[in-house]
Amino acid sequence: MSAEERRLQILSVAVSLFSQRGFGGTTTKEIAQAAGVSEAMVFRHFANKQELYSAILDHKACSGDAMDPEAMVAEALQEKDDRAVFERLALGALEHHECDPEFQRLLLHAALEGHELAQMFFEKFVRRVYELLGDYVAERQRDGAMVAMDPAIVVRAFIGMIIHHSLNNNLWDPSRRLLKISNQEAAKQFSDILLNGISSKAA
Amino acid sequence: MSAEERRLQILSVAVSLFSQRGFGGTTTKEIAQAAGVSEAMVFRHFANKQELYSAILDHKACSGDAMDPEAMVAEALQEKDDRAVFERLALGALEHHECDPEFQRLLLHAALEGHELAQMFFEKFVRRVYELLGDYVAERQRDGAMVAMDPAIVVRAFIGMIIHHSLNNNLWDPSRRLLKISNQEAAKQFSDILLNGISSKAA
DNA sequence: CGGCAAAGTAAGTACTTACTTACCACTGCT
DNA sequence: AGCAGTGGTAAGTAAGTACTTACTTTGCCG
Repeated sequence: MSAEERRLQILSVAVSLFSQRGFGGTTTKEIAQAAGVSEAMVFRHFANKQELYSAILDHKACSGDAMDPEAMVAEALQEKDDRAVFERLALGALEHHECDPEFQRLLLHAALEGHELAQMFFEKFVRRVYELLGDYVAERQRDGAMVAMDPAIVVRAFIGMIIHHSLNNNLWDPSRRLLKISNQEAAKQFSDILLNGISSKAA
Repeated sequence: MSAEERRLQILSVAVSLFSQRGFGGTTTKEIAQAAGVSEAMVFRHFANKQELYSAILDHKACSGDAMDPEAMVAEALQEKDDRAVFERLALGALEHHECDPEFQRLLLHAALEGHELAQMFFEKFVRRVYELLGDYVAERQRDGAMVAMDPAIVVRAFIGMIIHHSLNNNLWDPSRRLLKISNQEAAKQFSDILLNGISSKAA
């Protein structure tokens, strides 16, 4: 096995272990065993445990499989198709979290442990979504299509519904006992509630 | 210092440490030092680290300072005052999380680590809120005051806004750079969005 | 083939961890 | 005074922990 292959393999089993048990709860020995190599190999490829952890968060947050909200809704934004903007964003996030539940766990662990990369992710990704959506909402308010209120509140309410739903699905209630619903349906319903909630027609 | 006092003191410093660093990230030595006693004292009062952790979750989840959503909105439920029901619930939760941010962190750590008490809390507390609010929403739908849709979705959307807002305030964005807003204001705005969003007048 | 770098390991090291043991010091009671 | 019980500790122990070193295997190329 080539060095690069092994590096990626170790990274991938470490992702799974760290996401399950967190940084402090995972030992380098376990990682090595899960990868089927000796512990020394882990340290040949990563200077220390911290670096392995950082490499993971880095890989997860910056690699190609990260979602790009701007591209996802660019068209809908231009056409001012409110329903499409919110529904696509919601569906994109829900699908992403469903395909890669480890990411959410990893990010939560990192945030709780105060890892700088969690803050960085928030800064770079979440902030961008707030700006993107917030600007759009502000624009639609000026158009008279949405009632006047701090756009950040609207964004928080919407993101809240989605993130919390994902968190329920893959942390609190994975067996979906409280609410069993497809991502499509969820995206539609959440968007419905929000859009009705802030539509100027309702006021 | 009496045994009971010491026990509670150790418990209280352990709460703070566990909520900051999680179970695996906190050592019994640190706990002892923070409490100003020798490590042996920790083990005189708690059989082992696990038991200390469980005692904390137990204490937090079951002690008097836990919020009682039923009592909080009983009056509003009877009067079918939708705004009061949602706003009081929201404000109650937001205030509770603000006064005791350790609890949310502790609970998240527990959930991520798969501790049974996290599941128990979810089962006993969250489920009750879903039933309480869900039943109310169903009733108001039958009254024709709210549009027909799965009440669980409405509840999830609402809880999502609130929990996610709390999570932002005391985990992701404690300096409130994305959104700075009082709990009263937040409770009001979130309730506004939701109630407008599901009101039959808007449909 | 032979040589040799890269991939891999066994067996450490120094330190930390959860948890224990054996022993003190104070208090109140008779 | 003497004694018992309670709150407390210093100094362990055995099993991890992250990380290293010194060594062996493997595949590849002239």
